[in-house]
Amino acid sequence: MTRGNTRQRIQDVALELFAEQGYERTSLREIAERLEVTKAALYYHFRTKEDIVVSLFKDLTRPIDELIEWSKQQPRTLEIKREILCRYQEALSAAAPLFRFMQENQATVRELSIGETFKERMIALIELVQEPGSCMTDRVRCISALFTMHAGMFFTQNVEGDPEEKREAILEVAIDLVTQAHHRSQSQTETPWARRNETGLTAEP
Amino acid sequence: MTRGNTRQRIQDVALELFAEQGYERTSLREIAERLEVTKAALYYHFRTKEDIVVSLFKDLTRPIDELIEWSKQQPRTLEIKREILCRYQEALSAAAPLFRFMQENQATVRELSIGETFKERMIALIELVQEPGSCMTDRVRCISALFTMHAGMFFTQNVEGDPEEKREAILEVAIDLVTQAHHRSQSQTETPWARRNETGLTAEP
Amino acid sequence: MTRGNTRQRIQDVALELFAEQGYERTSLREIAERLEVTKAALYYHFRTKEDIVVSLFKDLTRPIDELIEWSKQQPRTLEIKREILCRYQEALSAAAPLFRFMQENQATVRELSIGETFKERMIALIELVQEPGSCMTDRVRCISALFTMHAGMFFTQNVEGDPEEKREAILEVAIDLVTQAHHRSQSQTETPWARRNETGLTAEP
Amino acid sequence: MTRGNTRQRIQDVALELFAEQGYERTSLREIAERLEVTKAALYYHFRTKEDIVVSLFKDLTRPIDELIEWSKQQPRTLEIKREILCRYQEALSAAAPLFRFMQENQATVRELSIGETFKERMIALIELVQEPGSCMTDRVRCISALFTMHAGMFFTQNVEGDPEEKREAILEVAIDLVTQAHHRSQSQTETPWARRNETGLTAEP
DNA sequence: CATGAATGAGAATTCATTCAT
DNA sequence: GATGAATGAATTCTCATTCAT
Repeated sequence: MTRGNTRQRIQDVALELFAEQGYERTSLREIAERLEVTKAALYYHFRTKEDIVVSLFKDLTRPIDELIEWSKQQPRTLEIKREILCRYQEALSAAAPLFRFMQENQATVRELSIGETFKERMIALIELVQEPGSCMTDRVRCISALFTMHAGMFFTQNVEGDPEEKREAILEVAIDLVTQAHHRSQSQTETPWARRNETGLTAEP
Repeated sequence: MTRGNTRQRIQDVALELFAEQGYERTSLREIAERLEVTKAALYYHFRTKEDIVVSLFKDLTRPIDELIEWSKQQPRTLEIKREILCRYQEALSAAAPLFRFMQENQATVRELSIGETFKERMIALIELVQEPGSCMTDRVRCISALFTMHAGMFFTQNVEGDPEEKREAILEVAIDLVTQAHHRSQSQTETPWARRNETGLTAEP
Repeated sequence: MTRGNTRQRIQDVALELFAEQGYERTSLREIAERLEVTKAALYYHFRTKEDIVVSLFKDLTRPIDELIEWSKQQPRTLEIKREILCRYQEALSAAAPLFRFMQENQATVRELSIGETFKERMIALIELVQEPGSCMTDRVRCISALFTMHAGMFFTQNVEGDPEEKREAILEVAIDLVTQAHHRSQSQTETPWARRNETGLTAEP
Repeated sequence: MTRGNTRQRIQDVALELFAEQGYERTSLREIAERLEVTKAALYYHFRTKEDIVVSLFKDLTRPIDELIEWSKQQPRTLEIKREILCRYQEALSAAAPLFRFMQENQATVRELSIGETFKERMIALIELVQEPGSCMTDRVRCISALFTMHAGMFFTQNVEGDPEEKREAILEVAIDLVTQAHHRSQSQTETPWARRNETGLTAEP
């Protein structure tokens, strides 16, 4: 009758509700009702409630894993870093509801056998846009760049303006941050005496 | 024995558990057990579970409200913006567990009659460090500055290094971001021709 | 591949699991999984879960029915009684898992439309090794003889020693019990004056 | 209102229903309904369904533990063995419904974190009425003696006759069995040549 | 012969909450 | 101030069973 797409439909509705109300506030009854199936049907497709989240996570997280994998293969040039940020943004918006969910249900997700996995990914990415051995400030800059993109989810919903314009602005700021960190570290290594000079942003003429 | 401070103790333990496990995953039974009182005792001090959170929120959020109030009184100079960020960081670390809780339970908090309140505060602060009418990129920079501080909670726990050093680095990066936005807007208004020149980060040799 | 013997395989696996975990604790899903077929396949071969048990019962209980039938044809001599016990033991060990199941799931079996049937069989057998009108003690002896054999199932698994040796010992004790009952009843009938004298076991020097 | 006896009432009703229908076939709803309380009330008094059984078990099993303890202190004379059997019978009938339950739900009980405990107790008792190093047949006799008493539960319900008379008959048979084992072992040790002679039961004039 | 998909009924358990004492 | 006892409503999950294909 409904043909093999039920599993997919469960995932869709579940994600929608999880993102909207949170994981614990969303009951399987609710999901089932919205799908006009019985609770038991959900259990035909997923072993537990947690399993639904895990499946969502796996399905939608793949792009990021691929990005990490790809990045590891690349040289750590500024060009590549830019590309990483750009692709990360794409991955985030492709899976926007999931990431919104992940962000807004961290406490829950942390106990959900995928939490660590997500944090690990973030740390992996941070390290990939960061020069090894760079100073604390630059490490913060890189973290900040990634969080800026996450902030985008919030930003996109709560601040007025053209979405596309916002997207570009977010990317620009993130790239700025990583660029600064990149240059400072480069100069730090190659020409330490130039350091003060490069700090740039705070010391403007 | 424990005399009169029970209300306080409930708040402490509740916050601890809420921050650790999340709001919904923490039951009143758990709180009561850890305090070695009965659930009913909690109801002597708080009308509902939600009430506990609301009370925490009110107690610990005051500094931020005061900060907002104070900021509104001040001229929008760079100096003041710096001060705002600095004070915001202090407020955040003073109430670290609460903010960790707020951040990790957004989905829950959103339905909790205080959620909007929190978002509103964020938006108020963003506007206070932002020049009115500034371009999208600069708005993002300000948002990013605030989120950088939030990222600090994550950062503080998951990245190695001296806490004080981290704190300073975070503040530095946030100030950087706001400073950039500040200068660009100034120049944009006063000397539009200087704009390109000021962009700094994107204009690499 | 497995061709036609599926019904048999279901019975085997079901009995195995029922004996191991009990009837209610064993779900059809479990049986199906162990067989690597679907639950629905079970329903092709058996109308209900209960049906599986009933079929097992019927298949494996026949020897006992035959034994009862045969016994009824025989004269009630001591020789025959010995034979009955011996054959009963054989029947029990041939169907050991079933009887283990019956013994360990009596509460369940009782509601299963076969329970009474089993009890009836026991009573029938007891009567066949017992002299009609014998005294209470001798009736107990006969009951005890049969239960001794049942105890064998327990004994076999929880006490060390050579299985064959155990089997013989069990049979010996059972025969002893029935023999005593047999003789006492004989003498009771024929030479009542000898009774006290025969009590034997309780009369210590 | 109902005063502190609710816990007791739950145990009573639960045992009644467990003994009647079996553990798994008895739902907490049923117990609660019969008591005219809510299911949740049961959970106020017991942490789980299993806990109810465990509590029953503990409350009612104590006499047997005490019997075992006492027996260990005594010399292994025939007198003492008689006493053990006699007391065991008393313990059994005092806790008749529980033992009926244990016997009829062995498969269930086995997974219930008390199963082994029960078996261990049986084995302990068997060893206490048995001469160390006695032959297989005599070991069976002792096992049989204990099982005879268990059979009593069955016997009492399915065979006609005065209960008190039955009780005595059961005890007599059990004592007979242990007595035989006792004597045989004694003579075996002291006067091996007398062995045949002592077997008694099989060698009748 | 067998499966994939689904259901309806019911299970155990948990939770926030109440209230007489 | 606090407790012991209880409730009502919900939740996750499991199970035997069905049926079109």
